[in-house]
Amino acid sequence: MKEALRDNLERHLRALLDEHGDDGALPEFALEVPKNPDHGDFACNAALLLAKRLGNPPRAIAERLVAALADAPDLVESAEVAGPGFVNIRLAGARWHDLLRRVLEEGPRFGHGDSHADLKCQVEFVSANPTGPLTLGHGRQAVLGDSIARLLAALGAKVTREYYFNNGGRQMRVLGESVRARYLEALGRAASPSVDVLADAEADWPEEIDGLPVVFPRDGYQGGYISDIAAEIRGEHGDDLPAKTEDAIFREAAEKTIFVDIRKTLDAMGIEFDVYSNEIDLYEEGKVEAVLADLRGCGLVYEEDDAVWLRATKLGLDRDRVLVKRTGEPTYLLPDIAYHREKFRRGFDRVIDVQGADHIEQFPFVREAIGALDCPKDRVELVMHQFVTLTEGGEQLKQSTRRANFVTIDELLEQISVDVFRFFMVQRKAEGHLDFDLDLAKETDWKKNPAYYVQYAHARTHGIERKASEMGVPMPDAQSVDADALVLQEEIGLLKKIAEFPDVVARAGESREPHHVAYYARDLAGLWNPYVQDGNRHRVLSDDASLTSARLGIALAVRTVLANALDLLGVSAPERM
RNA sequence: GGCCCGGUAGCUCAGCUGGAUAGAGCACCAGCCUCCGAAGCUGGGGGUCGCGCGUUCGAAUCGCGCCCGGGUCACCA
Repeated sequence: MKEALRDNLERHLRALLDEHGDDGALPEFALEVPKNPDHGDFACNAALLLAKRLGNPPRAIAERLVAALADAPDLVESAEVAGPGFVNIRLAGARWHDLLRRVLEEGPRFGHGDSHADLKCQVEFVSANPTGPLTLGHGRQAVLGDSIARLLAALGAKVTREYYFNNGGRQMRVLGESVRARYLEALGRAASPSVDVLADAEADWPEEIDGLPVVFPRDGYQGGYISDIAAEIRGEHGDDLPAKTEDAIFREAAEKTIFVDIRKTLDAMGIEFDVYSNEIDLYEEGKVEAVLADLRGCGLVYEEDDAVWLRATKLGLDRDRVLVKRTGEPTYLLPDIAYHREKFRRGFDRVIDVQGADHIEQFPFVREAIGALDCPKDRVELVMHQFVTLTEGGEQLKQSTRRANFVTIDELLEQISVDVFRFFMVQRKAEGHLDFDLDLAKETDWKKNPAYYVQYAHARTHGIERKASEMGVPMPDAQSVDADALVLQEEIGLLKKIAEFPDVVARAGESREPHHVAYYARDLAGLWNPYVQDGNRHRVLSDDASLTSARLGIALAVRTVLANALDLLGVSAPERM
């Protein structure tokens, strides 16, 4: 119906332009639902946009549009000029009838669109290296990336969720050395640096303590899980493993164990990846070497100070970057470029990288480098998100990854449900800091906790259906649903809100901003809960059969939309709570 | 210092490719109710949209300058 109205308006605007001998393009006018219901169902700003172009006052143009709209009485009930030149439009009666029928007909597909139909999209997210448990920041990224993937799928895309991790570089070596140190310490063959020394990067680092050597690396991983892994290795391989640094057994065991835990955590969050890829595979397949050769072929590579550099300044960036270190070991940038080129070779039309704010510096280098290698660089997008802080009892807990005092997702999920976790994590727009209010997350009062508030609104529709069933009242379906009896202001408000859902999904998906869906769901629940609660004035189940049927219809529509919205966020829609 | 993100009600935050009187939740105040599903409903107070200038019919939204907070500027990932 909105589409029909837009078509109609465009036709009139075309005629108006032709009349002025203007064969230019139609203006991109807005057709939006006004905040104030007195302003009608839709407001159009086309007259304001055309005032200068046509040399007429906006209100005069608006008058012409209003007159022209009279040609479609079954679509437009009334139209009037308002304010500086808006055209406020009220739709003709049968509109809500069609809406309810459509919602019930489309069910789980209601709200979905086709703007990404047939597009192969890859969403790369989490991508945490297996050096420790997933923390809050990863959790935000996991939920954000998964919701974006769900939105893209709802817009018709064929989506691949991918997790890429670095397992080849120095960081993994440090991890192995950390485990080895804990192993030797447990055997009494090495000494552990004191907590104070570990915590202070400036502190003097002892060579030995009480005659035992200190083997723990200066920048080692300090978390307690390192000792656990060391203990596992001891259980499996005994006490006689060589103390050599180069021994890969510690690194490999650590990677394997930690990765198993990461996957468990992902699973607990309800997140499933289609593809896991890693750095070492890229080396083994020769992709890294190949990309270096190709960059060299483009004249973008040079040697200096025994290192191999990318001439990024030639690509419009502010400095050059090292691709291969003096030690002969590549930096992360090189395999990253190789990886991103592979993404396009694998046939993706859109590549979306979800990354934390600490990684954004890297992105332009990767994008420009693959652009130079003839990849469509404008089809790589970066979705950046800021960090997460945790607030409990009014205290903000600082997250420090280096030190061992971070809060893990596992720890959080022991205290709150996944649904609450996920809802809270996508509530805020990604570019902003996220203050995770643990007190509110733990709140079980459905009225206060926004996640429960939405879920409860959904569960309520089932409660009403159960009650109807007890009373022997049938539920309407798409054929029988009839909105004519819905005349209360609250009911029209609900219908209007429901009608907005497809636009919300389209906008959230196209802008990669799932938080819009969370806000929308909260808003719809905020209309539905009071409506049901205020049963004295408008009970769903009454003696009036047609009114009851209409209200059951709206209950089903609310249920459908809430369920669809929650699904886009990966949050469950319970039938009872 | 350069670059990126943020600054909107007491708190946490929405606000679309500029639109009409800037919104929500929590907290606070007052009245009503105990109802299909549970401490609920209705109304109210509370704002220099960080500051200034500019762009125009119109700016929280766009541009420029500054202030404050966070991030980042490695041969770390």
